[in-house]
Amino acid sequence: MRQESGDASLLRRLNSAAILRILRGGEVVTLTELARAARVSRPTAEGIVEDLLAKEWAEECDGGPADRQRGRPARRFRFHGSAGHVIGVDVGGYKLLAVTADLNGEILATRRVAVSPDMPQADRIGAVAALVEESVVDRAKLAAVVVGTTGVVDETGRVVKSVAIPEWTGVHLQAELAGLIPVPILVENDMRLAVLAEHWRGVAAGYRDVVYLFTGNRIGLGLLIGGRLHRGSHAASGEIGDQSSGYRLAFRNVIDYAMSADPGELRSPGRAAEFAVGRARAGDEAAARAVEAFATRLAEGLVTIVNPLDPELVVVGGGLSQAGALLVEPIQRHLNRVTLYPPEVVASRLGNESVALGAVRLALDHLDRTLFTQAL
Amino acid sequence: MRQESGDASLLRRLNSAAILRILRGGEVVTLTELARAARVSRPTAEGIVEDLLAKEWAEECDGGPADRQRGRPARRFRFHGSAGHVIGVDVGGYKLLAVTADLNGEILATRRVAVSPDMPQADRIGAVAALVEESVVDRAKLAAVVVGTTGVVDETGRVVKSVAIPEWTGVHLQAELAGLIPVPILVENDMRLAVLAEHWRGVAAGYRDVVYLFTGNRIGLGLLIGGRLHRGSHAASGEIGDQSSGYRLAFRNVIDYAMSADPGELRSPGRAAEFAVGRARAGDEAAARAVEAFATRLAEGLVTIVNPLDPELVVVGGGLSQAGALLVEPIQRHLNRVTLYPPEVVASRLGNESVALGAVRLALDHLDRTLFTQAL
DNA sequence: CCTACTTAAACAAGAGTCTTTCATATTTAC
DNA sequence: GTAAATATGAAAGACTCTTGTTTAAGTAGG
Repeated sequence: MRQESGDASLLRRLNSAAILRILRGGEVVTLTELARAARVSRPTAEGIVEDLLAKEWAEECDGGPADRQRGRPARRFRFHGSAGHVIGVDVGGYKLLAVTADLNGEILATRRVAVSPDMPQADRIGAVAALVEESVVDRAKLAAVVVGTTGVVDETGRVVKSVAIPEWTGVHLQAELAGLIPVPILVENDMRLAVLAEHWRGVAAGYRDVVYLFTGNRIGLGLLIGGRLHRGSHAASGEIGDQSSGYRLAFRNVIDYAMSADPGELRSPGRAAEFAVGRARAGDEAAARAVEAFATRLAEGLVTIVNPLDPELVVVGGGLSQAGALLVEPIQRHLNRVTLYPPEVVASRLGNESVALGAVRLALDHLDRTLFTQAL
Repeated sequence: MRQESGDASLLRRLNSAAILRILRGGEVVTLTELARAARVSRPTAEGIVEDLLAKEWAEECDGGPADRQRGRPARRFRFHGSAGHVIGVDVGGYKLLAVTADLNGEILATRRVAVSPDMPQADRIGAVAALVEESVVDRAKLAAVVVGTTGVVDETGRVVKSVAIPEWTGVHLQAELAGLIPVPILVENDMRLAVLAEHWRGVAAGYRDVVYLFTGNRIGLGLLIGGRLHRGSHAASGEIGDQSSGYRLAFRNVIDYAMSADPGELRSPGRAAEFAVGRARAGDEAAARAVEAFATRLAEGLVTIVNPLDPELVVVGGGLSQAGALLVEPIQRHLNRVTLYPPEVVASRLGNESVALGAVRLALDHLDRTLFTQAL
């Protein structure tokens, strides 16, 4: 339970947090603007900024000759984004992806490594650790690392269960990495990071209730409810791939199509779907029917969650989101037909970086909650 | 966006709110206990209690001879529950139910009126208004009225759509009642009030993620997510009765049984289910099978929401919840078999007062948010 | 080049709240 | 009756905020 009372210093913490939040927006601001935005007096804003400068969380910068007005020039400040950086990692079956960003969320680097789903556990951990090591810009300034992975991840950072990467089940990823790098490390389910990314820089920006449907080799859900990430009581929220037969059956159509159109090749469900999408794009009628049937099956599964939750938006992400309208339109049509209040359906535009990007966002959120709130 | 900064007076408001929240717990407390619990100094607690006494939100009371210890006796205080009262109303198809409670949540009176689903709109409004009028204890002390009704209720208090009471669609219940009674009036969907009641005084007390399944003549869901009531973007959360064929089909088994066992009578789905439950209790094998099939169908529908949401608890409420284990056990079995992390399944014990009770709780919550926070 | 104007910064004074500390009051236990 | 325990009440001191005044640093125009 949060402490709701406090002494005089609480006031300073509150006001500091308000100022900091404005700076975290990324703009260059003057003291007067800051004071007005935070609804405090100028001397107060000044004192707080002084503190932040001393802590090196803010920096003074000249506004450039562009915004010279009459009168004495204002001192200008901004969040000291380069004071630190974070690393967001996406651990997938076939690839590892690390995105390094500064505290303003500016991407500094992106690294990708190909791996195999049946890689031994120790090797995969080693590969993740090596990728993180490579991505470090400055050891002293690394502030947090967030790793997104498939499967159920408990609050201690253990992968309790992973269907997509069987070898991965049981690994205590947080502990493994914490031994190597002395910064806060968080492990989170990849679906949830993806929906976070969409809410940050994707198609879900500004929405509060969002259902994120991942479609690739597997099917998964990520839920944003009331503007907050939903984790569930066992952090198992969104685990629908295994049992829920509707989603599994969805692939049947595209697999059948791929088998009949190109019997020579054996494809995973995701590859079969990609194949069918490609052919449909090229004008193949049978492929188009198979993709439409696939999309409709997905939509039928979505109805059971859309009706109870009543979200504003459904985001289709994952490898198959590049199918775009081919996938989105049949889903939208079905929801329009069947649900009382159909949400908008859109395809993700973040591509395959969404999980790593969401990991960066979670790292920044974590810093906001801990460092920037408790240490004021 | 909430204001996160403030001047010195904010501190007092914060601390007052902390003290008030403790008093709202209902206990009789001394100043020292209050100061310790709210983590403020004794003089601060004293000053705040003085304010609250002046506003008549708190009252001094002697502790009785029971708790005489050594030392100078402490002054004792409690929330002034009788300073006001609220009314919670359940508008159903067949009955209206009003519960009057004081600000401590103590029930003062309960009133019930039988109505008919095809009652004209105006008559029903009149009946609700009359029931509220009757339930008023002291006009000057009535603090809020909350009405729970079936159907989709928008944020202005209009019944946008009601399936169970067709005549009810489109009525602006909030406006109709606001003209009659000069206190805050809120209208809310009945499922959501029911889950609120379970969380307050029912089987869901202490849980944060709860799925409430209403079973009676209709099927509905109420969701508590992260300790908060989920409304959805169109306030349509939980509207699954119409289209979601799984739930509709659930009644098929009990209706078939009722038709075959007692062909003379035509029963609504809910009555058929009640009939089957009664016979199953009496030892009828066919009835038991029908009820079990009914429960399993419900569970199959629940799976599609339990898997994505990962709740801790499923509460079965509504008229059929009196079936108890007959309904709960097959549902629990099915969820255990099919879901990764099966939630606990329990039957409501609040009976048919849960909606009105939840309405009382919402009224009290509303007062906490408005009066007791903004007017400090 | 100098003056007037505009805007920001720096400083000082005053008010509100909280905490700590000390003296006083009231009751029980022995 | 005295000592111990607990509560009350008042005073002093610290922290933060706000308002108001003065000083500083530029631009605009003659």
